[in-house]
Amino acid sequence: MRINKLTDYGIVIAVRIAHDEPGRLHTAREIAAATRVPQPTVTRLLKQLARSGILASTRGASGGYALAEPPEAISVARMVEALEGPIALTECSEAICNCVLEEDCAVEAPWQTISLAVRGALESVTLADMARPSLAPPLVALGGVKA
Amino acid sequence: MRINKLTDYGIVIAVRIAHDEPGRLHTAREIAAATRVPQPTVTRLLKQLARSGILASTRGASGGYALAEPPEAISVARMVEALEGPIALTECSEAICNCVLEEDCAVEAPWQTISLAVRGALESVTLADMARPSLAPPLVALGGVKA
DNA sequence: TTATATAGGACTGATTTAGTGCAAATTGCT
DNA sequence: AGCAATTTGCACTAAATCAGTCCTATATAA
Repeated sequence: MRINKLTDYGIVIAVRIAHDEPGRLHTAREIAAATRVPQPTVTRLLKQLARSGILASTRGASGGYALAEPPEAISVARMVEALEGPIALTECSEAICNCVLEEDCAVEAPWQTISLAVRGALESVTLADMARPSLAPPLVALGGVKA
Repeated sequence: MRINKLTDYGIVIAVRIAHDEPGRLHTAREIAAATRVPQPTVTRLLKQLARSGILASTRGASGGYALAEPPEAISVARMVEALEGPIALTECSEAICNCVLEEDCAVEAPWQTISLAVRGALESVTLADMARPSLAPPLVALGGVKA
C-alpha cells in the first residue's frame, strides 16, 4: 500500500520544476543538487517523465527539462501511472485476471471498484496543488467517499 | 501502487470464511484447499488476522477460525492495516517524516490528504460487499472524489 | 570542434517479499 | 493418561523487486 520511492522522488522533482517560473529549463544536475536525490536517479526519472509527455526536453548544451503542460493540468494519477504503470491494487483489478485462486474467487469486481476510487483520489490532486501546500488542499474534509 | 500479494490472499481468505454460515469454524487446511493458497501461508495469515481481532480463534482439536464480527462491520481498510500496517502512500504521509530531501519539500501535506482519501475508499467497502460481488458494489459511479 | 545536455539501455547490489519449517502450547477424544 | 488435531510464535531461505550506477550514442550551443 505504498507508491515506489522512485515515484515519490519523481513527483518531488516535478514539483520542484513547477515551483519555478514556467518554461524555464532545468538540468538534471541542478535538480539533483536542489532535491538531494542522487543525480543518476534524477536523470532516469526525468527521462521517464519526458517520455510520457509530462516534461518537455531540450537536448544539447544549455538544454534541460520543463513542464510540457501547466501544473494545473497534470494530476498525481498521471504521474504515478507514468512512473510505475497502471493503477491496479491487485492482480485481479487488471484487465486480465490470471490469478490461480478458487474459481468463484469473487473478489475481482470489488477490487476494480476500489481501484477506481483510489484513482479518483489521485486524479483530483494536481501538480499545482502539490506545489503550494500552504494553501488548503482541495480534499480537506474528505474522510470517506460513501456519500 | 499495489497491495501485497499476501494482503490480497488474506482478504480472499476472509471472504471465504464470510461466505459460509456465521460462527462455523474453519481450519487452515480446509481454507488452503479451498482457496489454493499454500497452507503455510494460509496459516500465517490466519494467525495475523486473529491477532488483530478480525478473526476469532479456537485452539485444540476441532478448533479453527471464525469471523470475530459480522462481515458488514469489517472494512477492507481494516484488513489492509491488519496485514500490512498503516495506510501511508509515502514516507512523508506518516506521522514523522524523516526523508532527507529538500527542506521546503512541500509535498508532505498533499500526500497526507491523498492518503486520507485512499483510506476513505478502502473504508467504504466491507467484507460483506466482497463476499457478494454479483450485487452492485456501493461505489459504482464514483470516478472522482472532488465533490 | 569541443563542451554540455539528453536518450536509451544494461548491469549490480540491497532490500523486501513470499514462502517454508519447526518446536511449543492447547484442546478434544479414546 | 495418552494421542491426535489444531493454533501459536519464531526463525530461516529463496525469489522477486527496487534503488542506484554506468556506459555509449545523439543532439545542440558556442
